[in-house]
Amino acid sequence: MDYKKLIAGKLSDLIELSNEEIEEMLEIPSKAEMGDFALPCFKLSKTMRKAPPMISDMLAEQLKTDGNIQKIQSVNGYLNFYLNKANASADILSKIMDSNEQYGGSDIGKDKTICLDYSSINIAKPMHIGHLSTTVIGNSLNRIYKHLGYNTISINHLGDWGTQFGKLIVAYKLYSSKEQVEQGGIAELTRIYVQYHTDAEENEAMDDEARAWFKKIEMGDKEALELFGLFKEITLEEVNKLYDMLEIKFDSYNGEAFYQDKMEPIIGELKEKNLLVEDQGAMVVKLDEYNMPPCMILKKDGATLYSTRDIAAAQYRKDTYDFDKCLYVTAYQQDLHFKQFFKVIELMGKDYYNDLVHVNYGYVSMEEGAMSTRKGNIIKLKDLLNRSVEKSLQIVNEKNPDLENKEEIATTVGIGSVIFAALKNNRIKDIVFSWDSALSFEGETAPYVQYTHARCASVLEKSDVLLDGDADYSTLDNQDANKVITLLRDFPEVVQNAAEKYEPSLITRHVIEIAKAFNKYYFEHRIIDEDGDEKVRARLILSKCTKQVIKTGLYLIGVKAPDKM
RNA sequence: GCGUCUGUAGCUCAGCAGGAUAGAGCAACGGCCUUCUAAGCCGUGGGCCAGGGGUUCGAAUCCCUUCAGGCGCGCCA
Repeated sequence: MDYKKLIAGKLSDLIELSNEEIEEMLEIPSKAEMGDFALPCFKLSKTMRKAPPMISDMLAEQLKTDGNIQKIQSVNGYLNFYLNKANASADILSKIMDSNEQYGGSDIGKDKTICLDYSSINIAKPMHIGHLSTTVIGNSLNRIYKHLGYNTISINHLGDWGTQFGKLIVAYKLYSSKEQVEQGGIAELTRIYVQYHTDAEENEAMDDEARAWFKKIEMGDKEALELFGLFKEITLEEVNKLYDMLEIKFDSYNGEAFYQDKMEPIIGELKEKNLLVEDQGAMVVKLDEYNMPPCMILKKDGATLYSTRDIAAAQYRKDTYDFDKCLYVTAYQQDLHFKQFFKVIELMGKDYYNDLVHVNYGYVSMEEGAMSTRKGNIIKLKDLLNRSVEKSLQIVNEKNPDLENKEEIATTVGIGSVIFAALKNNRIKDIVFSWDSALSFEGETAPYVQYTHARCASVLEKSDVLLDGDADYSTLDNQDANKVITLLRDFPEVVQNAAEKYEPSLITRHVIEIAKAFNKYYFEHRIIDEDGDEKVRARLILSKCTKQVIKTGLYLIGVKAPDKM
């Protein structure tokens, strides 16, 4: 039942506006006491040549209530509509019961493909809290779009190219060995990389040697490629453990190295279209007309750059996946870079430039300032996750010591809590990391929402009344239940909105609201009671639907919902 | 300097496709477990929505401007 359409239909005889225009004007009041829908009559006063309160009074008098709309009231120029709660509740809840985990989804993405470029880690470097945003935002958007019926391609655009790999080979030869590297993993690679930088400051010849080794990688030298492959393998093996913990998977790991042979045609095309010009020895695309600095394509020495690779990658993805949209989840420091390379693609006459989207986010810093792998002032993602799980286990032991699978639940809660916190605020906000807030499990956090989910599960398990059968929804005609139902009703719209704005936090926030409303309801009303199966059933259905929507909502942000905790 | 983002309660933030009395969480203080999970619920205090101007019946929300801060502005990614 689409109530906006229903109301618009009633109003269209009385107002000289189309049904669509009226639907646009209808809004959901800020407070439940003010009804379920409202029509502000201020805009109508010009054409109707009457004061807004007079218009709303008049409309309230002329409109008739019916089975769906219980009451229509005029308040200071607002026309408030109150739905028949029992009908509306039955309608909304049965819809959720029917669609189950599909609730909130749709098929608007049918036959459409979205590429998502996120996480995109660097080879030989540990994953730290600076990688958390791109990883969890990307994963969440991936799940959201799938839920909406899109075909998605998740891409980990590996940072696996550049002189740093020449440096790493030199460092490896000087300070390490195959055994040490295999044993120590990324930590060992980091150790020798840091050592290299310390020593290279005194010894310039080392950088020359590094450049030479990188050249060898480019030329396909056997030893160089072998070592390069080893570093890559070691990194991926370790990083995949983290992705497993987070339950994140990628469809493609094509990174910078993959595009080495795909840039030449792009450069040719740029030349052909007279976009490439020489400037101070380098080759660039001028963007003065668009109030931007030039986009560099080739360095003075003829080497390619980030932009060159990104243009080639965009073209490859278009050719391979024929995407309807391609999202890049990276920090806002790269705003200009993306604006530039999107513009270059437009100038090349490729109409898909409009489907490229930079999904940017704020950056994480330490209280002491920026993070740097080389300086060692980073917090590894592994450590953050482990500490969160550890603390979570401690709390389980305190609160629920008899619980089975304590470790498993602590893992779900601990990891969920990290992801949840990273997706709670608007993407664009900067974050100053602190252990205190990272390990906070109170208030608007994952454990709070997960706890509510477990509570629903517990009630459902405890009751003998089956969900199938007649239900008396009049028992839900109270403010607390209505609040929950309204939030459940709005969930699909929230998912849709999150997709349109590339903003998972909208879902996080909504799920918090649902949990709050249900906890309030739970405290004020008994669910399992002695007032007849039909009433109990209605309340159980409410619990079941709340559980389902929380579960789906959490899933969409990449968090699991335990049945017990 | 140019561009861009941010500025809302002590702290962290929501609200910013204009709408009714600006909301949460944390922190502080005070209540609620012999009944379905107290990782919960309720209450109290706390605001020149950075400043100024404009548009509008109506502005935290849109426009202009000032201030403060972050980020970016050719051979890194």
